[in-house]
Amino acid sequence: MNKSEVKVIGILERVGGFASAQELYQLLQRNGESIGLTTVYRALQSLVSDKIVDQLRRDDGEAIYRLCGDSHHHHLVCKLCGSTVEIEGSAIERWTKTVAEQHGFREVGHTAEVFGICPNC
Amino acid sequence: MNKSEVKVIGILERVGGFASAQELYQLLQRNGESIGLTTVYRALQSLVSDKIVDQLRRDDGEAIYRLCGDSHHHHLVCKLCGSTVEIEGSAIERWTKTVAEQHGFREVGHTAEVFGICPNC
DNA sequence: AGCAGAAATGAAAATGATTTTCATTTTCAA
DNA sequence: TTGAAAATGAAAATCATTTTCATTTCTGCT
Ligand SMILES: [Zn+2]
Ligand SMILES: [Zn+2]
Ligand SMILES: [Zn+2]
Ligand SMILES: [Zn+2]
Repeated sequence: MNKSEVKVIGILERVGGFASAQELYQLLQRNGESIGLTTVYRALQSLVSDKIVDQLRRDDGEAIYRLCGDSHHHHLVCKLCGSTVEIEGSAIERWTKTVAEQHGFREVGHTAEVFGICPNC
Repeated sequence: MNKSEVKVIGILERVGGFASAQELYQLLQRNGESIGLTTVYRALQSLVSDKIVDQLRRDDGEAIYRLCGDSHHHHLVCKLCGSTVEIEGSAIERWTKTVAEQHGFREVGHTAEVFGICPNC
């Protein structure tokens, strides 16, 4: 966890939701932080692979990031405004386990995202 | 529905699943079809807005397309050798629907991938 | 402190998917 | 037939992201 990663976590905390790398870079600039765009990308990559940050995609394909809580969860994301609800998934947890065992797979993980249009949109 | 859109639908039928615009373009070329990359993109846009084709995103952000009505399924992928099993997911289908409705979301879709280590590895 | 190697940094260039431009060709109804 | 509208595609532009690479900063050791 280096200096840049701390800066990126800090700005993600202030954002409180999803933001793209480009947006985070601009926010950092406005805050007077000295950090390059390349470094923002590298910090985000590192934080994602450490599971400190969630990465998903806007409809236009741009990657967006946000701080992830430590407990395992999934997301319910609005296709229009991007608002997100963290959801528990005991049903899906059981399903992945079952289906993997049926096929003899071990060390099983999974990804799952639910998306739709939220009540506000 | 113009000539190009028919060609794109044709190649999507032969693919039988998801493919990117670039991949579809190359397949059309190999089939001797005369069609430009720009036109492939335009045909896909049009088909997506007519709800004839589904568009989603690969993890790297590249858009992928498939004919609507290809049967819905998920994948169980080996982390080591990449071998893939197509799986049915009635449990996860129900779960996504329930969880989305609880939060007032409509027009709900989802993605789900299960990964692990296959029996051969 | 002084030094060497490792890690981090960021500007600039490269990459690659997708979109835009624009001149040309095709379609089609009057 | 004719002229406007739609379709086409090559080339250029766009834009997020990655790569390169020279420079700077950090870290552990004497
Ligand atoms: Zn919304
Ligand atoms: Zn889960
Ligand atoms: Zn395997
Ligand atoms: Zn499903």
